Amino acid sequence: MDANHKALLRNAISRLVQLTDQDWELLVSHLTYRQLKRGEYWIAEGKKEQQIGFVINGNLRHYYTHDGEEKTTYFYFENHLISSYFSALTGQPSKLTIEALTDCQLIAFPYKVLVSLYDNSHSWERFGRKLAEYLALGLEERMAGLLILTPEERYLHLLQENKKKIIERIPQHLIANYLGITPVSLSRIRRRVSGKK
Amino acid sequence: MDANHKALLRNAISRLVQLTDQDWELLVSHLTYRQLKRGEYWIAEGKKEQQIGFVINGNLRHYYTHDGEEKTTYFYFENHLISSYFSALTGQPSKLTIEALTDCQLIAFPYKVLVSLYDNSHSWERFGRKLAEYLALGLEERMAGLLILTPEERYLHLLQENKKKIIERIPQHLIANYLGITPVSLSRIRRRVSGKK
DNA sequence: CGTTCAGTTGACTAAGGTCAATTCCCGTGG
DNA sequence: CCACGGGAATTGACCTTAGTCAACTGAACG
Repeated sequence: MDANHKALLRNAISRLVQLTDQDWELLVSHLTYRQLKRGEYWIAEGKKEQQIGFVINGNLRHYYTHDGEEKTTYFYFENHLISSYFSALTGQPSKLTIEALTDCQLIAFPYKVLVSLYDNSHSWERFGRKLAEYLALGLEERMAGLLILTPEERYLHLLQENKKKIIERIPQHLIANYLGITPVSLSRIRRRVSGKK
Repeated sequence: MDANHKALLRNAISRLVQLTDQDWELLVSHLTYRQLKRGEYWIAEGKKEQQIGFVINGNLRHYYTHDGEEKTTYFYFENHLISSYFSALTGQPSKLTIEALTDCQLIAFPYKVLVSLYDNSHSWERFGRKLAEYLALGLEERMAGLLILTPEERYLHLLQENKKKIIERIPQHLIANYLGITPVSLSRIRRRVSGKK
């Protein structure tokens, strides 16, 4: 395990909670280095493997499959944690798939290690709370966007400064999927908002 | 404060975490009894009042206002906690309104009391984690439903056993709003699925 | 150069939105 | 007991926007 990679993870965690060196040591021996080739899965639908991943670089998408159609709910970039959170929390098989869109480097650790950290340390328990709160805020925003905004408005939101990463780094047909529309419709929306005849 | 009401709250909390009597006492002195008349707000858009409520009886809706249109994201019934969670976590003014659909009885306590409990007790910190995890699971499900399912499929989901409460206790035009469609469209969907000409 | 795949465009369909009229339900007051 | 009023739900006519299917374009890569 590259020390720089570990430092990236520790730094990301410290944005949520201050860990003592002692707290950090509880986790560090369980970390493993992983690589995914483009197109490989971090977790596939129906599986129960409950590893948490931390993205060092690369990007991934998180999607559900329904009636043979894939519906993308999230994209992940470097410095983010990934997991089938629903599956880890409930112990049920994953209903979603996390797929590498590019080659990825990750750090992994088992969800059950995180649970044991919750038991052993108030600081880690706090990390768990902050992580779940962070997720809930993100989900609330995504949910409200789907309910309140039209597909066109959702597309315009992606153009705003803080969201540019998706527009810049994700192919358009996957952006359409994320917006809940077909690539054909996104193409028309783009023409509409560009003002061109 | 009615002892039965307090027992309801303690029981609801104990579904997430086991509290000692000592932990419970940290909260109990901060509890206040509240009533809302039908149509009154627990929290209104733009406000920052950060009280957590626990519904003893009655029901409420949780909605955003966008371009003068109200969009309902949730309904709450007895034995649930209500708050503008986003506002409490971020300290920003609430973007949503929680309105009593019927007369309601509630128990209230300030969000900042909960934060102090997090600091003082690992058990309360765990409660905070479990609460956020519970919320995240609910939000994930609602978000995925909006992305994956058609309005008609979403309506059919509400007819399933565990969701019946909404169909039985909420007027149809608000159900339509919750589904993201107009009352007119819901009426047509109902006719379609009933098979009647 | 072909092959391939993403993106665009056109023609047509399907489903929800809008507006307006009508019916249904229910409570209240004569 | 009945008539009336008001809000909820339904229905009809028409509009708007996304979906579908298919053809075409363009850039990337061998």
